[in-house]
This record gives sequence, structure tokens and C-alpha cells, in this order.
Amino acid sequence: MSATEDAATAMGSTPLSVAQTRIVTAALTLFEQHGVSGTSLQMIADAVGVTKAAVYHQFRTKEAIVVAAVEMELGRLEEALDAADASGRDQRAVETLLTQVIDLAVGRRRMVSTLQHDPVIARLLAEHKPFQQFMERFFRAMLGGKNDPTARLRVAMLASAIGGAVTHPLVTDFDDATLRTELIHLTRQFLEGES
Amino acid sequence: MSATEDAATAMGSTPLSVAQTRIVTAALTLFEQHGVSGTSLQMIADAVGVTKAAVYHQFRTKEAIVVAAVEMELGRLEEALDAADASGRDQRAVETLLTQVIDLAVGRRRMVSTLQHDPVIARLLAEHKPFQQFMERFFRAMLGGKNDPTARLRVAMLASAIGGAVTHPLVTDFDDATLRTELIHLTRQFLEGES
DNA sequence: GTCTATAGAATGATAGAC
DNA sequence: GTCTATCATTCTATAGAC
Repeated sequence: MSATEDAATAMGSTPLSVAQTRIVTAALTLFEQHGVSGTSLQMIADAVGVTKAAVYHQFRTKEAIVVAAVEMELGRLEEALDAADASGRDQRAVETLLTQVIDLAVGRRRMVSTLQHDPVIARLLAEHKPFQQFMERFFRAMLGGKNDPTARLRVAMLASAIGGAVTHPLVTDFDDATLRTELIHLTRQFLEGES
Repeated sequence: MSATEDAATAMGSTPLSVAQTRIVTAALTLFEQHGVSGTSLQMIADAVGVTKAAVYHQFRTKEAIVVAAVEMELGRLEEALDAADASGRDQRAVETLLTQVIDLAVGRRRMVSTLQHDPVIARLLAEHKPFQQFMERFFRAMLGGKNDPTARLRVAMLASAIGGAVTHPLVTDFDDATLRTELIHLTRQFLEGES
């Protein structure tokens, strides 16, 4: 409970103040509805209930808000990643990590798609050094020691399948618990075919 | 070859003129780089090499351009879908459709993510009647007669896995042929687990 | 930490000439 | 089919008062 309300951000950046956390939280909701480009500072300010100038006092640019938002979301993965890195690099460690990834993806459903596919965030993940390193670390853990083309494609498919399925129109009627159970089941099935 | 250059749009709408086709093609490239909201009419006009007013003469609104663009892309799926609907509703028909979907996804890599995840297009697919019906038809074909929750999640994962994998950072170094072969292989493997 | 007020550029969209 | 010119609106961002 307190972990969800914690304002600390990941990847060694300065923790957020209460006012900053309010802005980032509101921004995230708008980003998932309209995308980053489709969200103006005015919309964010209105959602928080302050003026644009107040938002600019907390973040110098719109990009700074996006960075803080991505940091906040990736921070949720960091704990799971730490545990995975500590518990070796075998198949069982990968499955434990996958379960936590699924938990996060189901719990934050609508957020995941934005994080994975918004063009602005994609560019940020590719160009911003700390994000680059974090994603490399994440994929390394998901690969569990392997690195052949088939293994890489398998991880790419798995990450996309989980992230995409949780918001897919065919699945919107699933409650979280059912979605979680079924996702774990089908994910395991996909991994069983592994050579 | 002539099929790729054909300006005809799907879903019963008016075919596009040459000028309109030029605009929609340029718009699609920009949409995949910046998203729909991140693409202005000025950017589209510049890419085509005309003024904004010339673009407005061809399409009354920006939304009309987006609709035409989505129609053009979904049109590529329509042929495969017709064949699938004609060849029954068994497991083999689904596998044939899947192969064609993979071919399309690999061939148009960067486009797929935009179509599946851009918030403006997502809203359009959900609210625009002809798109709604087309997507329903597509999912029905992919389900191959089934409709239980597990089957729906399986299709959701499959569609997301294919659409997401083709642009995934872990797979950017794959050439089209390799990506196609491996995707078909892993997709079949995923389906073999089916009960 | 928030406000009012504003600068300066870019946005979607229209009118009318060629 | 394309142009120039312009509309009202919105955008990011800043200055300065409280």
C-alpha cells in the first residue's frame, strides 16, 4: 500500500515532491487516453486543478514530465528485476519474473500500451541513457542466459503478447484475476515448446 | 505489383484519386514516426510538397485523412479475410489466415504498431461502424469457430505478439525472410498447445 | 506554490484568386 | 488542383506579483 503511494522514482533520479507526483499521475492518465502528443500542458493543468504556469514551475518542459512519468512506471518493474537478477539466470528465475511482469501488466492494463508503443516514449526509451540501460537489463533477464535469434524473438513475442493482450478488445470483459490466471497459463504453455 | 499501387480503398468507400493517394501515403509514413496526434497537416503538406490548402481541398478534415489511411491498410487484410471466410472455419483455415497476417505484418513492420496502438486510430476502430464490423469479422475468422474466454485471450495474445514482435527492439536486426520464418514457427508452436 | 498576463509560434480550417 | 492570405484557437514557455 505505501509502496504504491511512494513518490520515489527509479534509475537514480531525484525523488518527486507531492505536487510533482500529482502532476505526473494526472499526466499518465491523459497519456493513456490521448497519447503523449495528444496531451497538452493545459489538459494536465486542468486535470490537476491548477494553471499551466504552476505546472511549469514544477517541470521545466513537457519532456521532463514524460521522463518522470516513464521513470515512475519503470520503477514498478525494478523491484521484480532486482529479485530476478539475484536469483540466477535459469528457467525458473525467468518464470518468476514473468509472473511478476504479468501481475504488473494486468494491474496497470491501459498504461502498458502507452509505455510500449507511444512514439514519443519509444524515442525516449531508445535515446535516454538510463532508460536504455534499464531496458537492456530487463531483456537480459527475460532471456535467461540465452541470446540466439529464436530466443530473442520469443521474448519479443512474449513481451508484446502480454502487453498487448491486457488491453485487447477481445479481452476487455475479463476481470483482473481471470486475466492474470489465464495469461500465466497460456504464457507457460508458450514457453513449454522451448527447445 | 499493380495491387500495391492500386488506389482503391476497402469497406465500400469511394476510391482515392492520385492526389489523395499521395497524401494518404505520406500521412501513413508520418503517422508511424510521430503518431497521429504528433502529425500536423503542415507536416503532411510538406512531405507531399504542396500547401496545407491543397491538402484541405482533397480532404475536408484531418480525421478524413486518418480514416482513408486506416481503410488503405485494412484493405490489405481484406483479401486474406475473404479467402479465409471462403475456406471454412476449421483449424487449417485459421493457420492459412495466420500465415497471411504474418506476411502482411512483416512486410509493413512499422505500420502495424501504429494501427494497433495509436490512441486516435484505436478510437476510430472502436467508433467508426465499418471498421467495427471489419475487426469483428477479422477476430471471428481468427477464432475459427471458438469463442470461449481462453480462445479469445489466445487470439488477443497472438495478434499482439505478431504485431508487437515485428517492431520490437530485440528483433530490429532480423531481415524480413528470417523474421517471417521464425514467426511462423513460433506461432505454430503456440497453437500446438491448444486444447 | 500558485496566480494573471502575455509572448511568439504552430495548429486546424476557410475564402477567394489563378 | 494548387496557390496566397488569413481566421480563430491552441500550443509551449516565460515574467512578475502574491
